[in-house]
Amino acid sequence: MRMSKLLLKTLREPPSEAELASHRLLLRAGLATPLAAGLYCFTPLGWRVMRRIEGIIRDEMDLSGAQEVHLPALQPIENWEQTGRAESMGQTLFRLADRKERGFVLGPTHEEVMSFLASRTIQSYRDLPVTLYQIQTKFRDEQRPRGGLVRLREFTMKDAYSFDTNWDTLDASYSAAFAAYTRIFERAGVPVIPVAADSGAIGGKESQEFIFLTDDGEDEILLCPGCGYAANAEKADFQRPPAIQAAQAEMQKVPTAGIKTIPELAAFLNLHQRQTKKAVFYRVDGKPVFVAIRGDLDVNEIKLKNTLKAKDLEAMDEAMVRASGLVAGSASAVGLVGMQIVADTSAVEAANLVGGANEDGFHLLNTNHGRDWKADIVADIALARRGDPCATCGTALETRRGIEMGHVFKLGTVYSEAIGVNYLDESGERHPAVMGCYGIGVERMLAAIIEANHDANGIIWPASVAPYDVHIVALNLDQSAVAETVAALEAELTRAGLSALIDDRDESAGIKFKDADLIGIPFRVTVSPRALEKGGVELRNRRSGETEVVPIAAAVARVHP
RNA sequence: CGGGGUGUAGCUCAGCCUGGUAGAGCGCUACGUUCGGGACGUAGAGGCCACAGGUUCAAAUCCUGUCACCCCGACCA
Repeated sequence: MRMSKLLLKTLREPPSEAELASHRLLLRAGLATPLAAGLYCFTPLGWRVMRRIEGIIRDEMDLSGAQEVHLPALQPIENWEQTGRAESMGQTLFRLADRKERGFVLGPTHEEVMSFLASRTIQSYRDLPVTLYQIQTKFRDEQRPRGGLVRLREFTMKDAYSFDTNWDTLDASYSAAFAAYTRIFERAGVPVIPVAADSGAIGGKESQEFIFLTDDGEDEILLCPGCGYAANAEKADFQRPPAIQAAQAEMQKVPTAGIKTIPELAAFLNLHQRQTKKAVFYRVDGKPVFVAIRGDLDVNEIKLKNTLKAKDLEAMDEAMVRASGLVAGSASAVGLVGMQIVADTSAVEAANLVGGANEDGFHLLNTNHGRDWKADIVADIALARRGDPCATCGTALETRRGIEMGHVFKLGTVYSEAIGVNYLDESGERHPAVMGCYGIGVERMLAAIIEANHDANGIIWPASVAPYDVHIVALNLDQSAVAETVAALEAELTRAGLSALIDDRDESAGIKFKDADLIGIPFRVTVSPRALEKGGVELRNRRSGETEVVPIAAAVARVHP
């Protein structure tokens, strides 16, 4: 490809909107340009990288035994009503109607439609197991697109779905997908770690995320340096710091004028925060819910939401607080009626906690679960934080930020039952298939590759995903020796199965070198009178900066892996 | 959706407070000189100052509203 013909405009300065390194370089190197929030146009250069990433994914999925299919992005809403997700996906679903007013959605994911396809093709246990995948555009009306390609409203996902006869064979399908993912990220140059994850809106049981660790990530990850435990904060288990043990004492109301928060309360009464009880209120699917947790802990809203099997959970607004008779800053489960009470195990196991009195300016000493108040549900709803003891080995947990690159789930039979993916077993009995699902965000991978592979001068593409294998910078192309060498080099590279981007523009050497660094093709070959005098062309490794003058054949051999 | 910020040339930004003919650098076009790390000169092209109302003799500038975009939180690949 000749750069003089390539549709490409690099920028000396990135648009001010970009903050992430990957976002800035994406725009500066001219790989893509924004159309609207969460929507990008790819240029030829950016699209080549996308295609190469997809190629690696295809390659590894095929190797793992999965079969590629293609489903419509435009889907009747009925399929979504069948699984209840027309409602549970809420505002995230892009909805539209055809000319006859029939409802459709732009698929945000494809469990429904892949299950439909499976229901039409799977009949017998002999047809199982099978894993199907596609690389397809997804549409999600995100509340906030961000970070360039990190969170988009229209994006490409490789989504795969496995169908098994039972949970044991699902384990094998899941492991195969897990192994394929590990290879995909490794080949593409994205360092990831698998972490335990919540299964979210898709539903299901076990799930793991592949996280690219970066300070700019949107997820918080808890890591145990002792045993290697890793989990998304929304899922993470931990040991609660032990409660201070004591015999149950008599409940007593004390004045606490002006005390609103747990730290204030603990200081005022000269107690440890773990001797207090924190009250948090939520509006859950429109109804008030009271949550009690030990004062030194925080509520994990994801765990809470899952515990309540809720569709929607938000902090209770003031109007509902008043209507419910709660007193913010001094709320109590003691004597509370008219709403569901959920308690973390920490609030139930500890004795003599100090809690609110539901009366402004007063708190209650020595409240005890079972005696003074009773939770409707007791569950693990506490948020793991940095420094909390690891659930398995007790080491203090560390936190890191990260971006989710891929996600694998054991779904079970939720979708196969709703859509009717059934098979007959050896004895002729009908069963729903046991499903797994596995997703990778392609644009997000591109962003993470840049994030993990760049320096002050620009991108440093891993060879596996680079838009071209070699960047040929031709200087003084008007000299016939240079032109001939470029042509010979191009021919040699083509013969070796390598692609080249040739900078034949009428620009200064400085501009060409700066652009080459910015675009980040792994090898740069400078063809110039100066190099020719020294007996060859100049080969430069973008990553190491190593430079040497070598004959054409040697340069080609060096580039070829 | 809550909080914060920004909308002026393709990009980065001045101008706005204090109303009076739209600016700079980079990029782009042409010509010339340069030619190994974002060269230089000359001459150009390019703007509904986000949009809509209002105030005023006069609005990029003041007022009101709307929209868009970015960043921080609740959702996800």
